[in-house]
Amino acid sequence: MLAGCRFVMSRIVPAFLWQTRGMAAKRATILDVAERAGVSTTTVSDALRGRGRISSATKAAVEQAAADIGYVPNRAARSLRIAEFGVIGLHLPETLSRSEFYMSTTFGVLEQCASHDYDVTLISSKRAAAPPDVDGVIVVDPLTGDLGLPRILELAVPVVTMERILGVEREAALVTADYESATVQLLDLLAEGGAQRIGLLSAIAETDWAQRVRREYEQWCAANNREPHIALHSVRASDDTWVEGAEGLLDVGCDAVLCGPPVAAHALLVAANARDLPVGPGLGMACVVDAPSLASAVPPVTSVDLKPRESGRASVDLLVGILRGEQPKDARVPIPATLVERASTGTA
Amino acid sequence: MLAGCRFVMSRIVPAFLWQTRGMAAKRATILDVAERAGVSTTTVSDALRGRGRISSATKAAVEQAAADIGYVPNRAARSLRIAEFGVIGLHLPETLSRSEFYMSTTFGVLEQCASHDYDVTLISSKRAAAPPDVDGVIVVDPLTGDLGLPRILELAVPVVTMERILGVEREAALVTADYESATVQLLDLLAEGGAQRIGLLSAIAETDWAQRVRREYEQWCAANNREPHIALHSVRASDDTWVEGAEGLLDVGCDAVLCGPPVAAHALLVAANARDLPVGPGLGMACVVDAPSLASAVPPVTSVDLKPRESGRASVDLLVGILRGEQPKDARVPIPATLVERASTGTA
DNA sequence: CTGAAAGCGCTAACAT
DNA sequence: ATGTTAGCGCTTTCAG
Repeated sequence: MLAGCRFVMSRIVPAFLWQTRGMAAKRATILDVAERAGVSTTTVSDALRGRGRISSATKAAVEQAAADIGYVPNRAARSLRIAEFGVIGLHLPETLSRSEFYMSTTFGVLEQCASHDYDVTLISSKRAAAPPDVDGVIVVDPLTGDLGLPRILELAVPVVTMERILGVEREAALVTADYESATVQLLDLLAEGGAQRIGLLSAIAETDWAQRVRREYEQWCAANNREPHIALHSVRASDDTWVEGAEGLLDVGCDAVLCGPPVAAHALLVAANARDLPVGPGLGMACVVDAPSLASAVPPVTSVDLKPRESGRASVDLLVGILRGEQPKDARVPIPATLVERASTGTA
Repeated sequence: MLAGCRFVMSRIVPAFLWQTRGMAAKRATILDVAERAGVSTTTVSDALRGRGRISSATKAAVEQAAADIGYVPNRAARSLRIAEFGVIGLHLPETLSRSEFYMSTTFGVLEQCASHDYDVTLISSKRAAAPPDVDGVIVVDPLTGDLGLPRILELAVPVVTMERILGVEREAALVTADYESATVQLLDLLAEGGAQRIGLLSAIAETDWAQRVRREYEQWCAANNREPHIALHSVRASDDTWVEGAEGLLDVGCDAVLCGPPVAAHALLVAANARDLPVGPGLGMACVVDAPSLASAVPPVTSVDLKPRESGRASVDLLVGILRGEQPKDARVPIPATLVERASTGTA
């Protein structure tokens, strides 16, 4: 019998999916459950959260009652009471140049947050008013000049970043892919393939990873007695700009090019094609950041899998640990990278 | 003088960004502001939200006091009180095959939510426990078989989708790109370029857009007395599978192929290249969904800009309107598409 | 093993 | 134009 209970929400589907309003239009509360189960609200709360002072009989009764009336806990009330939000903020860089990477990261974050029972709220750089209420923040790829970042760091909650934030002295906990080893592996591979003059087509120093790739490239050149040839552009620059950069490297006689972001690799393919340079045999190339479009390019481009999804998951684990009060023994979690050898290096 | 006020949070940066806990570790409350400004809490609330019953003098004083102690409203308390969350849920499909598209959509949603002062929470399909508390939901691209979708539709909040949800009789409000016109425009263009036998390489009927593209293709073939040649794969299928599909179409003598998702276009490029078929002159091709990698492919692939970012913004506007109680006069908002002609159709 | 009561921070109704 | 009061739904002492 359902008569006598105030709410039977779960079975009621609105006539149109858009015809409901307000906070779930008067949902069942813990009091409704308590009345239906004939116990107190405290008991309901304890039973539902499994705080073991409840007999299994009442626990079952409460759970039944809750299910009957489709009770869903009001998280706002819970948050207010326990002074935690159950929400992790995620800041994504607003550039499409590595979007598969960021998508993968996002799904990694989402997956792991779900398993820790956290929600994920996106943090916009251009939020005029108040920032969202979050227990902690994950910053995926802090672009220098992103005016939203300082505000995030002032949120006074723990922050985990996946790239060091440039121009900020205080460090956040860090989960970071191994760009250094990726760079060296690719350069070695290009050299193995017989390349004499290897150029670098990558992003300007607007992110930490770009700086690290460049530094590693220069060190490798020095260690191997090669002359460095570098063309850098913003990840926000146009395709044409990148193609020009690629042409510049070909002009100075590079017989191989290491690309940073995928956009650089595609630009190099365009430039090479325009000159009828056969990529692979005639022109070696590789790209630090892998992307699906590189796998299906012609020819497929050798790159490195930086494990974005795994990085996302690891960031959440690190952050959740911090939120639980565990002082991380190491606030830097490295994510190993895996070489993905394809035809463009002429060695596969 | 700051002495005498309980909180000066905004100036305090933790020694390490990860050394704070709990709900912003005792933030300033509305009461703190009230005491500092020498007014009541109601006055503070009204002043800060601009509910015009406050003299400009007190308003200024309150704002000053709030700024002094770094007051940030507690949204959980506010939500609890006003029975609204100020949060819109966003459901993204878990496939990388159109990730630029989804990224753009996401940023569109985020931008417009920010301007309406809503937060955006990602809704995971695999959330074990309770779904997040949201005022409304935007579903970007409902893949059939996504087990999270039914639960979302049961949330009893307004839903806006960007694709019709297959297998659900009740309709959500809908913002949708014009795939029909996109399909026809591209087919006409390929025919203009001299193509006689135009194949379709697209996604199986796991989304509404794929169905619509296919239907439109078949109608076009019928209207133009062409024999249809169709190869369909899941967007979750491997690159190799897609390449095989492309090869099949070439095997039956297609001299042009209309591709659905970008992954199909890349597969066709691979297949064409393996046979030394010059795309553009020898083999016409176009892709319904644009992506950066198509613009920088060799040759660049003609496609249609479906305005994902604009769609994202429009979804938010529609949803926010519904949340405000405005019954939408039309629950279907079409987003016009724009042809982007490139070399692959041999007509540019 | 369970209940009663207080209160998290905020806003809406009702005073003044 | 401003203050007082009650209470949103939940968890947490503290009492049984």
